Amino acid sequence: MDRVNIKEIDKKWQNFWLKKKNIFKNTNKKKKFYCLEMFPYPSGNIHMGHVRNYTIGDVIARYKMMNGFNVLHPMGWDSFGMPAENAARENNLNPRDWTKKNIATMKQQLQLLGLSIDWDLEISTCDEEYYKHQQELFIDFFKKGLVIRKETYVNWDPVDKTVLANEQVINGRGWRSNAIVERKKLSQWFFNISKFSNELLNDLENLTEWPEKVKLMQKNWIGKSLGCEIDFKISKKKKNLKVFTTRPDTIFGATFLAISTDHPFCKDFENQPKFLEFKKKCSQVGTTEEAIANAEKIGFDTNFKAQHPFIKDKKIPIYVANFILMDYGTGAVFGCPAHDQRDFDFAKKYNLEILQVVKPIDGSEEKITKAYTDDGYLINSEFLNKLTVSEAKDKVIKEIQKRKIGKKKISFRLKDWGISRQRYWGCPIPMIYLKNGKVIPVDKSELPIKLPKDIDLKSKGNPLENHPTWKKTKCKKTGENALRETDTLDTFVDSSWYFIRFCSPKLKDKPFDKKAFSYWMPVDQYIGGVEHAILHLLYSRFFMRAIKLNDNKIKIKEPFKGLFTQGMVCHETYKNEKGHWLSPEKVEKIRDDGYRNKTDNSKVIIGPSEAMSKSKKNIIDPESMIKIYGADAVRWFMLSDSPPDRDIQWSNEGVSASYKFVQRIWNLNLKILEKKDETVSAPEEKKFLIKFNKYLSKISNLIEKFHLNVAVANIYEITHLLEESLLKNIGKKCLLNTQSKIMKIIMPFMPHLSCECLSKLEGKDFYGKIEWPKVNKSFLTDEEIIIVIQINGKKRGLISTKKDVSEKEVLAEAKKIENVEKNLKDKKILKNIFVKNKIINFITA
RNA sequence: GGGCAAGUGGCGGAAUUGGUAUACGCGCUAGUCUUAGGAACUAGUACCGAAAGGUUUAAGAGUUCGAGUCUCUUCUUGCCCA
Repeated sequence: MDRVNIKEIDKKWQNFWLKKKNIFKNTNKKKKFYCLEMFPYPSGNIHMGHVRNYTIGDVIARYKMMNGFNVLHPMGWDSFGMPAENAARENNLNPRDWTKKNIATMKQQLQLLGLSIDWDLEISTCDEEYYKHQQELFIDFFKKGLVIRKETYVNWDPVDKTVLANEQVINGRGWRSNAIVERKKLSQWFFNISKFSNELLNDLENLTEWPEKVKLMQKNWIGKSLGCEIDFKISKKKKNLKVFTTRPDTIFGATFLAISTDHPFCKDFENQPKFLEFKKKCSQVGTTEEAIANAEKIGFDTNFKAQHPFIKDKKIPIYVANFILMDYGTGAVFGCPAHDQRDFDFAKKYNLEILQVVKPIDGSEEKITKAYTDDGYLINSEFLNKLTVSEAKDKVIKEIQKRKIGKKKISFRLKDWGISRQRYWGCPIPMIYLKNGKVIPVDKSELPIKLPKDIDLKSKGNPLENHPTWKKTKCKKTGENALRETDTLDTFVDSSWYFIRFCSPKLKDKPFDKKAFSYWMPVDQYIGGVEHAILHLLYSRFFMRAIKLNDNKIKIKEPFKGLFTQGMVCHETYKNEKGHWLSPEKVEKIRDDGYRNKTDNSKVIIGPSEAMSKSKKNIIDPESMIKIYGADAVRWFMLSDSPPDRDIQWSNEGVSASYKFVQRIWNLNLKILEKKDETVSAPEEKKFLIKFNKYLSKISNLIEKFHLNVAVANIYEITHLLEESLLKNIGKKCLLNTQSKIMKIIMPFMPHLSCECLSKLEGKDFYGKIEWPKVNKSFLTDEEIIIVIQINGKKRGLISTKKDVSEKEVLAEAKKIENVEKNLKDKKILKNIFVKNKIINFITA
């Protein structure tokens, strides 16, 4: 058996593609296809997740190129962010140097995969050439009122003197400092994403090429809810208290009011030590909805009473409660303990009245032991009695509006996007603070506002704030002294428009070229992990709308026409007997004897297969796999077995099977070249071509539908077909021709092997564009088909016949089959079901 | 707690519109070749059964000539939200 030198062909074709990139470019101006995979964070090395993501993308990109599309397939680096700053601090480097080094390593690693990426378009978000335009967009958005400054609560780490993201708060403590995190009010910059709440929600239905799952997640995230505001009269107070509720139908069950600690109403208690103590206790709970929901419900009795709007003489107490958020609704709710679990917990604790007003559709008025939140009929509710929940909602809102004590209101869960970060390694926010307190954007001619290079990362707090001179500047217009904003932008901003920059990545004076934009956008196929289903994708959708608002000539609203979310790469987990994680390279499989530790032969405990992660040490390094098996085998394995949208399990057996297949194709190619031309049987050749064309059409279809694992299975079958036909009377010309087509079919999957085999078939190195083979329709119709014979729905035999044979003929033929005859004996045939070219089913008594 | 998705051999998984369930790959078994095999090739491999034959798509029901696929109930797992 001959073997192809994978190292040689990988190198040969990768060099060729880097030099002759024009083979990836198509002059067809009409049929464009923008194929984009989520760009990586340059953390140091590529991991298997990248390999999977970019392999899937490469299959699509190459397939589209071969089908005559003008394909844009770029790559870049999401290169701002915390890890660089942390690594730099630990190793006494500049984040820029650390990032540059990582990019170089990872670029070289990506190139080992033989991707059809146009590296001329490479961008990096930490380059001044990139963030300069981002600053321009920021100023544009500011001028359009899409950037706002407001005070908000944040997770504040009092030791590191920085704001933490929710995921950086672990059990109420800072992930690095371990200090108890405080809720602190800070003035921050926001993108006014909530302006588009309705639009972002409604336009989801136009995204027909997005997974339903992702659309649903976005829908829930935006969280539109219909409710109403109700004014409550307060005893001894002139001003009413406005509450928001999504359950106005339960108004007769209201037994208290609850307000947020930040509600203006609380100003009156700010001088009471008891209240201040209570407020402090509340501030120690995190800012996530989950943290607030799980925290123990606590309250502060204001001793004020509110008048129930529908029940005369009913006065209900007003509490300040820790589970009410100021930025949702009006920061005040009425508590209906019988039908809301939080209210129920609260009422139990403070011994408040629990009054049932909804009864289950089938149930009775049993004593309530937890909140009942399902549908039912209203009771104890005067004019709402006997109505269903939704009927009661409508009626009570109408009544409230009629009595002018409130109004219908739509509320969204989506909040404005806080973009200020007290970090160094991010895009500086191009704003300045004047002496008179005004905050204005810098003049566009001063862009980019560059990050200083001489930075002290060792001291606490924001490095830009601590820098001796950087923040001191002058207003360009007036010349007066001013201070720069020292916060930088959230890195999600960087990735919210990079796909636009790719359309004209070298353009100097503007973020993007409108012509290039309108030609390439939207991205036809976007591919990445489902973990970005909400934030990144929602932010990008916001950016497109903001850009459209800024320039009314732009017509596109949605950045990503097609979205595909691939699954994770998993591997078995290993532990030693002490419970410490072991990496796969330390573990050896022993025949019939389980697994052993290679170094000391100790026992290894096998855990479940989980997503590869550093903490569990179940990581397989792509570069070393490529070294052993070659790029094609690694790519092929990534695409085999599991559907791309599901998790895949990495296994040595799997990748070595792929390697064997690479060699098998290589040998098949040689065998065909060596085959001597013998007698040709025309019918056999025709049969062979019919089968081939069927596979070809099937595989094309499967790639279009992202069923790449099934496409792989069919490629296995198609090579079996060719191997078998070597033994049949099929002409060499036909075999060579078919093999050449098969090599084109595998090109998107295993481009190195494909090109090498094609070069052998052609007798010279293969230069130039390669087209996807066309289905020869004259070979697509089968002459022979198989009809299934059933008796009472059970398979009893098969007939092979010509297409479109009549029922009568099939019937006669079927009865001749021994097994059918035997089973029909002594039985009366009541009727038979006949489906042309498919089935005949005898129904007997 | 709510929403969504999914349950098919020892494993990953196939199955256009309801029409041959278990394609393809792994693993396993036997054999051939070889100094050797973690190479290659050949044959077999859902389950029960010696065979004839029967039974199988989480469990149960329903619709249908016919259900992995459609409907309902239950169970389990995963994801998102709380």
